[in-house]
Amino acid sequence: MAKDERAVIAQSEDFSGWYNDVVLRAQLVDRGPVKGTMIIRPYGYRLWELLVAALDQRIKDTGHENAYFPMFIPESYLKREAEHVEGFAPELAVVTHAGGKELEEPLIVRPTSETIIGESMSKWISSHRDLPMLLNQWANVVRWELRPRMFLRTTEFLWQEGHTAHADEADAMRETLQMIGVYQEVARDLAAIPVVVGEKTPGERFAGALRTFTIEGMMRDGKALQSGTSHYMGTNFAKAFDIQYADASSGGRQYCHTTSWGMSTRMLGAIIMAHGDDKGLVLPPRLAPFQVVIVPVGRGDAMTQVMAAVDTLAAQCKAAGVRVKVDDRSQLSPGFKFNDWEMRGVPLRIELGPRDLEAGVAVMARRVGGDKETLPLEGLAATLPAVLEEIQAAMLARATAFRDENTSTVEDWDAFATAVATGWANAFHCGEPACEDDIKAITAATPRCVPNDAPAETGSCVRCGTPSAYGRRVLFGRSY
RNA sequence: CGGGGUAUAGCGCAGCUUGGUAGCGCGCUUCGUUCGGGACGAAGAGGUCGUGGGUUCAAAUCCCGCUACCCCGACCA
Repeated sequence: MAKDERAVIAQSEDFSGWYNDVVLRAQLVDRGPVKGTMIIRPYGYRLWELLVAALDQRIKDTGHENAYFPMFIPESYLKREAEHVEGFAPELAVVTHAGGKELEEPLIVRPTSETIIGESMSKWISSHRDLPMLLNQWANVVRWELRPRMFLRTTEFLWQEGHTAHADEADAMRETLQMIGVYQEVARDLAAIPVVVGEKTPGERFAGALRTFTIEGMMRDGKALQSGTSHYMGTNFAKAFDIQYADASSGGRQYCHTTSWGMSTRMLGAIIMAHGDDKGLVLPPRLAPFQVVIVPVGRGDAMTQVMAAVDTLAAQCKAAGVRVKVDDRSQLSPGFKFNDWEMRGVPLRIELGPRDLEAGVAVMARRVGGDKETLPLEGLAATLPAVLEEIQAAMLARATAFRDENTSTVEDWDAFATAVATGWANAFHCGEPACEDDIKAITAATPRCVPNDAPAETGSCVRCGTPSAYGRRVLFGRSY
């Protein structure tokens, strides 16, 4: 990398510029051939796989089963739920020709799968004994957004989408809240992002949902990123797709209450932007493709012994359950490798050279915080899991402190405007869409959610002064 | 769709004002010296200057059209 290019990262005041530079140069992705698409490189995909493995396990632990539904959805399916099609129509990719001729009915490349899964559910559900039906699918979806952004809003993205059907509202709402809770835990425990859980205001709801819950993470520039959502659909989709069951007591046919919930590759964008610094990525150890990188140092005859020691150490790391990478690229200098792995966010680096070997030590450097430490080589590998866990905890603590420092509870408009210029504000709001638009036009801030854990309070709207609509404060912030 | 940019080697750019047949850095190849914070020297390879037309003896450069991409909005996981 050219020195002048390095300066771009180091001196970048514009977070957007930093983000794209780092995401591309850290070998996570390349740009795809179609605008807004991305090619995920092996290093980036390892990160995704670790997130997938953990999330998939939690989805299974909560009683869901994986299934797979078609990518192509008949246009007529989407049209059955009025709000749903209205919400998605502008961003649909439509297949009109196939097999060398024009299709009788256009096919939609799925933007989400409520409709095609609803169609199956209507066939699979007939009795209360079939409920709840708890499905999940890992898939790619396509939304032709106007302004794509690497990881955050790509034209095509990977996600899991859960779709469930329940006998009544209470059970469906329990499910909706349970799954947003799972997302909160994944964000907190794996990604080290202390997200705020809450309900979207009507204007920000999913198309076709009665209630939408979200997790909102704060990025390093103070903006919010919606990182997962869970929706309660009521009987909207059940009515559109005739998902009914025979009631236990009366035997009469009742409409199911359905939910859907999803977390996507956007979560990787959240990790990058919530923890990154001017040197590049900072990855939480639990999700880092490589938790430890070992850089051999030195040259000549001494390298035979150094490499032998490095291989031994690497084997010990693996035995200790640590994901380790030996950087044995011969044509690169140690200094280059140090910077390279720092840009890629590896939590721990171990340097090992002839000097160390003679003294029976190794040099360990943390990606964030602390100077280099010289530690005894003997037994070093066994101590690493604890160090990595310590780093994981420190990252969550740092992100939590950052979020709290940049979140204010405000009573008046001036304080509100000041707060959302750099972070978040908890404020009363009237709930009127026109007032939301007004606030957005002036400050660029939007209601992120009504936090679930906000205490019950009433007051007057921070903008227009009319009584608050939600019985508690609303979280506002600028967002991606 | 509105506002602002850009298009020249794999990547990042200069050259254009004032036309003369293309250059720099990184990367790549070879050799040698290096290697504990982004190594150095020497020698190489690599470009129909986004595209279509026009002016001219001559166009990367001047004129007209087109296209693509990037950034800021609107849309959005």
